[in-house]
Amino acid sequence: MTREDYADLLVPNVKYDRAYYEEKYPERNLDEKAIVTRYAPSPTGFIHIGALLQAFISSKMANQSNGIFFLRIEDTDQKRSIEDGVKLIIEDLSKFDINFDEGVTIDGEKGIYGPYTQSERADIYKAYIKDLIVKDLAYPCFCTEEENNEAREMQAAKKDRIGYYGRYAKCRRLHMEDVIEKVNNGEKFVVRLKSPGDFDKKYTFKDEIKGKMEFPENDQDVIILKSDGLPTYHFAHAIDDHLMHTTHVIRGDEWLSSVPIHTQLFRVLDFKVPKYAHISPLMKEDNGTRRKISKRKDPEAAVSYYHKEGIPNEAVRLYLETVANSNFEIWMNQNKDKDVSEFVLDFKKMPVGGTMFDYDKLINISKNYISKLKADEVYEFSLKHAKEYDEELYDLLTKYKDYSINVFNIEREQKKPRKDIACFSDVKNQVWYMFDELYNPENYEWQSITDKEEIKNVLDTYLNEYYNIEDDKDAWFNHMKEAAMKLGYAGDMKAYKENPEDYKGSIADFSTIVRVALTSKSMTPDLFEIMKLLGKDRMQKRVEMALQ
RNA sequence: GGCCUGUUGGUGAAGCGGUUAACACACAUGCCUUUCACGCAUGCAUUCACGAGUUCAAAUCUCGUACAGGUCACCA
Repeated sequence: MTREDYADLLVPNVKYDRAYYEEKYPERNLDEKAIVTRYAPSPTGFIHIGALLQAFISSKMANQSNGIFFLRIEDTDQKRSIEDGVKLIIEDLSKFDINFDEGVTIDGEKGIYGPYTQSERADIYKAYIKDLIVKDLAYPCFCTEEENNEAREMQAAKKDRIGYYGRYAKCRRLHMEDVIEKVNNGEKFVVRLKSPGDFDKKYTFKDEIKGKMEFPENDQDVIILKSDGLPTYHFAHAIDDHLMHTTHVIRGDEWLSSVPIHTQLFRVLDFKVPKYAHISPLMKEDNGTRRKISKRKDPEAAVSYYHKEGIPNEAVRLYLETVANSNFEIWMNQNKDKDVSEFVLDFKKMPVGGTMFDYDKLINISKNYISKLKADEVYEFSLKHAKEYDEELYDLLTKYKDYSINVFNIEREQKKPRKDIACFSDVKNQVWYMFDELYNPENYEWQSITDKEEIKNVLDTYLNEYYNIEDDKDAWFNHMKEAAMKLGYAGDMKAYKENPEDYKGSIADFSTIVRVALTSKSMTPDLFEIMKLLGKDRMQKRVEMALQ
């Protein structure tokens, strides 16, 4: 039996040989500096903040170099794949403005390097597996899972290196006749790489992010084709990224230690080795130690968490950008007039160790972002958030649309806007007292003022004698002062500070009484604007409530 | 356990042989101000995990120790 026939027996029904595919997927005609990269998730569920970071970095690196960013679905583990997984990924990413030039789409795929879903590429992988077998660079292995587990335990007990290599690679030494017999008997097998590596030799390579790395050469005869006929990640990665002409493999740093396997595979297959960029994981502090943020334990790992909190997607994106390149913040401060898309991400400035996930900072970014929005934008965001999470607020915002926008406009469109909305789940807390339906104060923050008579006096005087609906802000404050002085308060802070004993209190105390009577809170945004929105009738009603 | 990587203020993080060790968040104080917030100003690492070495000079280079993370699947 020739090697060709032997390979055919092991990998039957291969339609085309590797030469066919090499020709079918030609080089991309792009600028030398263009980065071709991909986001290659398994459709196993919701998107995770770390995955979002990776997708964001990949997408930006490709875009800023006029390269290609494509989506490939790695569903070779069919047990873990879920229905709609792909749709979920595409939709989640597009909310963060991460879109693909090529690859899998909601209703199919685009691009000439497909199929972009690994389970649909079985024929392609087989062609290359067959080629390796013909060249004696790969071989079938009939070891069962139990046998492998036993071997591992034995190796562990002997404190030997774990794995399928060298003298432990027993199927490597199988004779062709034995293999043929086993196959003819219907025995299941996997295909392993016949690793040419030597563990005692060092292999060095340059990671775009981590710099120069040194590992022992790979000598593991890793599995490249599973018994179900689908390839393992390692093999699929080599074939796909070669055929799709990926220039940069950007992925999580859990892959770093597999690089020797991967580059060996590229060499054995006679492919050009791509560049690698391994992104450090997002960490979280947990009982004094840091660990990789986990989907299981940490609610903030799921991207849906930010949606629920009402942190704008754009803020999350900005935060991820500061994580990706910490000089981004400095750049942004120096280039306030420029669009953030002009910032150029640099692999060399990405963190090498794990990055602590800093929620406070995210909130700060969110707060700043929201403060720069126009009132009607804040309204739209709030409405959208409330629609999903707070029916009561949603109804009010809908019913009083213009009024609500005015409320959001208090101390907004100005040079130094207020920054008190950190996220949209916070909105109700910030504005409840502006809606009569929500206005049901449990306690009035009267501070040191306890005399109800005095409170009544202050409000009657101001509202009846000095309040004027026509007032602009200066006139309004003058009226406040006049009313205050009439009752023996100091209209001027300096005068009060010089001789406090001459007065009942200061204009600040006077304002506080008015403020608390109208809102129940001692801390609010600008009182003048609040009064303007409340109008005289509602003010009168609130004063009555306060005096009860 | 083997192999790899990392360790700079309360937090994130720059710096990569000679700097007053950036910057941001948080915190504190003061100013401004009718409150709060904003803004502004100031303070917050005599020191870069620890120990040794190389050097005129080390956070930066080398080695060791400790701690942390990653990885060792017919999962990606």
